[in-house]
Amino acid sequence: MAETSDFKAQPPEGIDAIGASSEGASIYQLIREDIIEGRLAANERLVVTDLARRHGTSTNPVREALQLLRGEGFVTFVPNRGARVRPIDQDFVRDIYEIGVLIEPALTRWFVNMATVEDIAELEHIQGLIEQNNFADTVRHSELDTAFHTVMYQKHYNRHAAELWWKHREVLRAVSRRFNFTLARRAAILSEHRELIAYVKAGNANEAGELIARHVEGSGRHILEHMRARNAARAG
Amino acid sequence: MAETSDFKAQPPEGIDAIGASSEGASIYQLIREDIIEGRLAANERLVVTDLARRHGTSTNPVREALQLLRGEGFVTFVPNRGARVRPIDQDFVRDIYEIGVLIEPALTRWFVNMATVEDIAELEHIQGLIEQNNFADTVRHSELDTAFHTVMYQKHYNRHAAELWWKHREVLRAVSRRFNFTLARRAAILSEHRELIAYVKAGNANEAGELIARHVEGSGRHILEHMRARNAARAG
DNA sequence: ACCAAAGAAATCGTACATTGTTTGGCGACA
DNA sequence: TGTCGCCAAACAATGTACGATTTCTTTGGT
Repeated sequence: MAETSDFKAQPPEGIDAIGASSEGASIYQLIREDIIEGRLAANERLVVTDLARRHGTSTNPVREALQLLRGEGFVTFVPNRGARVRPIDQDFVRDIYEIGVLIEPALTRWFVNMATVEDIAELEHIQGLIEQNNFADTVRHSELDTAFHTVMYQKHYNRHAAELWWKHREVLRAVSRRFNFTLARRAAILSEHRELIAYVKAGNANEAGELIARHVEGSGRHILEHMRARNAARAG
Repeated sequence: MAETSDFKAQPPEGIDAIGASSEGASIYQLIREDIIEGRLAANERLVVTDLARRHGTSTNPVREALQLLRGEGFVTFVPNRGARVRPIDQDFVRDIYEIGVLIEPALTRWFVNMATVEDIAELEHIQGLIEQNNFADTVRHSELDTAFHTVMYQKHYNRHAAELWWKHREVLRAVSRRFNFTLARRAAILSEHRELIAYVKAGNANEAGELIARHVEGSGRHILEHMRARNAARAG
């Protein structure tokens, strides 16, 4: 149904990615990006008046955006002392990919049992684009990879789990954007995707689930290793 | 360390249950309670000026509280049309207990491997209070049961998972407050807790994990059945 | 009975007041 | 002279009030 070319990563349906205000690019999204992308340092103070000035608006939209971010866990508050950036550090990344290791296999098993021929065709199509791109454009790879998994999860009945996965995915995607894939990781991703498609075709839900667990685990470890390496480089 | 008597359910450390404002009982908490406890109907409009008047404050604190609740998933927003109560229906409950079934076993396995004699003593102590209470005071049972599981999860290194569990727990606790435990469920809870303690003592992490999966599953199904029964009674 | 336009109502952004926190300087004392 | 403590001024968070814009309702006309 979707055009073959545009695989802009999109959240599973029913999840509002809309910001608080009616503006095109809401303050919420801007601040959120700044946090996830690392442009705002860990534990940095988020002064309302500053942010308002910087984004050319008044304080109220900023205040509401910060509360929204707080609810999502990206910002911490201390009464009468304002907001700070919750650090997206190794612990943070480890926490969320470990949750992914627990949740994604369940989503995958359900998908395998419910997959239609169209679903499988779409998986193979995306996988074709991934292999065609072959990590030349890393951003594009990231989009395609996200789309691949979205196909599997977007129709799941547990909207909460799907939403959770998506939010975590967004963070991991932003963090890993700063790194390159190692050759080993590239090979693993491609082979695991192919293997997964085979399991889906065979209707082998359990094997697919276990494979996804390894897949997510490997992805998480890969990101963590990059973070460690960069931190070591910074310290040394 | 804690007094033996007061087992007010408290969140695992590091989780801020504080509202937006400095007030004792913040608007945030009040609205949140109203939603979880069912005093605000599903999909009901949340008009800012009304809420402000009702709680004797101005609109800004309410607006921020609503954004916070939105971030936590209790409220939905449509631009220029304001907020609505996200329905805490059967789907909602099923979604979050299913996530619990996936996450809690992992937390439990870790606990079993890390438990100290003090931890076990505390578990047994709480279990003693639970059996002593024997569901006479259902609210007290709920508090104790939550405390029981909090002992296991509060020290886990994955703060995200612990926080997620706590948030889900709060919702389930509020929902189940409206129902009574069936006799079958009471027996299951007591025996499963005892069995769990035995596994912890034996250091049998895998068995403990599988048991917790069944425990959470049973608890979720129990709540769902009550909800179905009540809805049927309403409809009929 | 349907449509349009006026009116009401609510959201969203702006400006301001109040209250609490932080900071820098000044003086007392060792 | 250096250090500690206090006080005041700057600063920022929180609460209040209001105007602008959008959406919903209702009424009047065809």
